[in-house]
Amino acid sequence: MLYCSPMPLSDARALSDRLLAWYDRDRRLLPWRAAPGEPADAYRVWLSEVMLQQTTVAAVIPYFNAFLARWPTVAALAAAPVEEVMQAWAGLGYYARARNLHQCAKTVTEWRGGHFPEDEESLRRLPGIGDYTAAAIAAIAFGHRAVVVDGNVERVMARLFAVTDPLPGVKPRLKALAAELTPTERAGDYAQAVMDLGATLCSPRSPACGLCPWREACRGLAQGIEASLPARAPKPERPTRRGIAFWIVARDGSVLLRRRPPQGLLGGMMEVPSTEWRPEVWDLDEAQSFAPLPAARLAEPWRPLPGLVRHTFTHFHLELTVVAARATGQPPVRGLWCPLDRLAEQALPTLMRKVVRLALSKAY
DNA sequence: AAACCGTGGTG
DNA sequence: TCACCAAGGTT
Repeated sequence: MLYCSPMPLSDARALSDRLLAWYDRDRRLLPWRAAPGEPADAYRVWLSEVMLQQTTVAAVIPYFNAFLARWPTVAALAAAPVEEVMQAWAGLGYYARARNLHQCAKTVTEWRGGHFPEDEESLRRLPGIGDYTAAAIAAIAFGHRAVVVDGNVERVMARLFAVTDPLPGVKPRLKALAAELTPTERAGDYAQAVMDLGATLCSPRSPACGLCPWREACRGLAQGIEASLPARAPKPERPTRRGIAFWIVARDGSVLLRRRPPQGLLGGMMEVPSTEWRPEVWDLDEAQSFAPLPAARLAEPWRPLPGLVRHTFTHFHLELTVVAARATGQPPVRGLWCPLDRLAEQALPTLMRKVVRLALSKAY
């Protein structure tokens, strides 16, 4: 596809220089960021970029520090059991990232002697590394020119060039615009500078245009439409699903957990067993056939706990009620009897920690 | 290619 | 309260 050039090359150079000057002055200190002049560590760049996929800097920082302390090198991460990686990732979300991260670490360690490839095409073939992350690693870790386009860059480009067509259809055009501005020198600094600009000044809600190094060039600002960009296609509304979770306590006080299948929602994470999640409300009689133990193995009838666990996923709301019962001992069952004081060690996603919190406050 | 995949902060 | 949104990738 052809686009008419939005600006002369000399203007592009002036803009990138101005942005880099802003970056040199206002650079944020982040734990994965090398000090000015220091070489970047590809392992840290990769680890941070994967964690930052659809995830805020504030949420990532403690996880990044914990991972780096526990697994200082890609080889160390590759040598860890995947269950430990899932556990360490618990709470960050998008759990396929953790599996892909571990698989990627093993591939880089076994096939490449622990060294990441430097070119986008090779990086792109590794699990969990898509177009954005491949470009980001090539630029930030290795200093290669790459057109790095994330949500920040899309927003900045849409505003700078007053692009009013909606995402996601306009993505290719925004990337072409980003490419026009991307310099060959200081590739990593430039990539981080545009993203920092989007994350700090050119923010989604109320951009701080008065402080922006690109304000004189910004067509969106000139037209007074900057805050409304980028336009997005309307999102489908989220349905609500419902389920009943089974809090089962053994004679010794441990509670029954299960590991979810490796694919799909919360794949590979631990859970408090539950019914299916469906739009219709459950009644207890109907739900019992989903219980991991037959009523005959219980010391008492199911006891509904007061309260409701609400949780919102990307594409639906979930409402879980919790029922509790004591087992008649420690029956053999598919799953894991986990002592209460070891729940914290389990790979429990946030939803399941909400279930645990409700159960611990209302049961026994 | 459209759907799927978490969570927490924000207004 | 609730929709929106993040340094996206996979199928």
